[in-house]
Amino acid sequence: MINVEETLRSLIGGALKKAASDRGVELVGEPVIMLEKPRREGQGDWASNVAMQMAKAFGASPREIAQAVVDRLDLESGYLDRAEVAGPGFINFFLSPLWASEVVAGIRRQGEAYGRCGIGRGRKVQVEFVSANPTGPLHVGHGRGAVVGDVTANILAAAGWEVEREYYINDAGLQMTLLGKSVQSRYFDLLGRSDAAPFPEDGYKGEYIYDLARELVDRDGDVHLEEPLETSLPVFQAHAVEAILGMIRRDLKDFGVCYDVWFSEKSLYDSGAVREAAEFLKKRGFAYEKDGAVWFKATEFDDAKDRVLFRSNGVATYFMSDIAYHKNKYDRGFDLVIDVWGADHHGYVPRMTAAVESLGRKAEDLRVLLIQFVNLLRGGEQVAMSTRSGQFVTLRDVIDEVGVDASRYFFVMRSCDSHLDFDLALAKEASNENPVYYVQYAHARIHSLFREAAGRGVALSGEDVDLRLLDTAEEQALIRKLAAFPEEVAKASEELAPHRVTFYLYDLASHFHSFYNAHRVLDAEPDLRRARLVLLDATRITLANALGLLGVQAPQNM
RNA sequence: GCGCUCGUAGCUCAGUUGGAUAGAGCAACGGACUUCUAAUCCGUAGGCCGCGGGUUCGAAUCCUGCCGGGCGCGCCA
Repeated sequence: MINVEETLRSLIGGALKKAASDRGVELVGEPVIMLEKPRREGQGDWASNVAMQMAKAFGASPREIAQAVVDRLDLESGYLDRAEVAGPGFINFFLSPLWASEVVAGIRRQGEAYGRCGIGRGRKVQVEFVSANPTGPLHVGHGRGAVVGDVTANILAAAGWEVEREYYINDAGLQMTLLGKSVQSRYFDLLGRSDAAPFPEDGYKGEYIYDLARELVDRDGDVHLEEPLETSLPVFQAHAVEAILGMIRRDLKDFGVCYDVWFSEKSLYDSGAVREAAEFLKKRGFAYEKDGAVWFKATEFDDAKDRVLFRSNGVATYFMSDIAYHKNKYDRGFDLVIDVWGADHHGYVPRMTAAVESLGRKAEDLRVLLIQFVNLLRGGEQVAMSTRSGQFVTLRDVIDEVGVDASRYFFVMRSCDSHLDFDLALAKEASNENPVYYVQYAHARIHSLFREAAGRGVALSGEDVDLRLLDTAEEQALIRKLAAFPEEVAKASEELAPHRVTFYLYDLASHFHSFYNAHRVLDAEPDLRRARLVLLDATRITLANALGLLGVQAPQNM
């Protein structure tokens, strides 16, 4: 399919140079030609402000230069209908019906591949997301991170990156001990010996801890009652981590999220990677000892203060293992590493970036997506959540109540750095306030129409169809929206902005519904009918591909 | 106190390398099915883009000072 932007750029560049030489103006270097999509109707399909930027070099008014460029445009290709000067000196370009028919035909040729592009150039990117401690079930906030990470990965893959998804398991450190002790205490409690193993301060109080203890009672009976607490602790801890991790995997899988790698923090210690990373930093002069602790020279980079790597008691900090982890990531050959974190960790970004630079990578080789909190509502009322008491709405609850499609859509609907109001009642209602159904309905409607067409013996064919018959305002607007999909994917991948896809989808569905209400398809004249069926097929493909990026079903009927 | 972040229509939000008259959805109001799915469409109304300065041909966008919300600031994770 033709690349409109490239074609336009070279057309404009040629005309601009001609205009310059005609006026005896010397251009310094290649002019950078900016193209954008005008927002308003009547301002063409593309616009360029090149005349305004050239005002100084030409010593002429922007409008004058714009006109000179327009007069020298080569319209031979046939894709460009006309160009006109507008406003303070914009040049508006109007694409031709020939271009529009090429778009539609191209989409059907590409099918599932439509929307993909090559800007990733096969580079390797890792997206690490969720990575919740295996100390309890995933809650709503994790759900948002899960979908944002998963959809971002989908988008990057569509943009030509080689993508790996990874879950980092924090299975080392104090929290694990605390988890084990919590289960241990509940175990003793269940067997009527709560006095022997008091519940730890700041222990995990959720009901699921009792469930885990009960499983051990069923499995091992009361044998652990007689053992010293230190002896049985690893048993409780191992069972808890294994069981909880299993639950997390199931929840994510049922949510449509699949990982390539589950990476254990503990393995970094076992393999000596933590020690090696520390040595690496010392050798490069980024680590030093003070007050009995080992410090990282974060201030060498762009962080406010130096950070502790090893406490004076010799124990590594979480930050230290994180450095080892990121070193491991880059050693695995990733060109770009993306971390998806909760927004409450934003203070951690400068030091992690500093660490990445100390490893010899550029700051841009790490991108952190900070996910703001989810405000859970039900029918406009805030749902009370308290981590302390162990009472919170789990991701599983949300999936069970709302369903996967609506949940996923709602979780990526907003930009990451915006708080998200998630109304459970709204998300599961087939309400007109619910954008998921609006978009899915568009897809189902097209399939319904195809079924009706088949029933009437009308075949969908790409042969001998004159797509230039699609000349109504609604058809042209729909085609332009279809044509924008690949660049939308490209932008979403560059900005790491998965929410863009939901906005695009809604817009596309809206253009389809408008067309559908304004025009008849099956009752049209045979030539027009064939053209419209082809247009709807292209729409169906684009809707399905975009929904696919979100991991949301594209139903054939509703 | 320092730092990050957000502040756009009544509500929820788009608007990212500075561009033309700031856009959607919902809510409100008024219309459209004997028809391929009305889970739809069409129209009306709704705005000191938090406030004040600055940068320039041009600012919701960049800089700066305030105001307000959220979050962070440990040899915790």
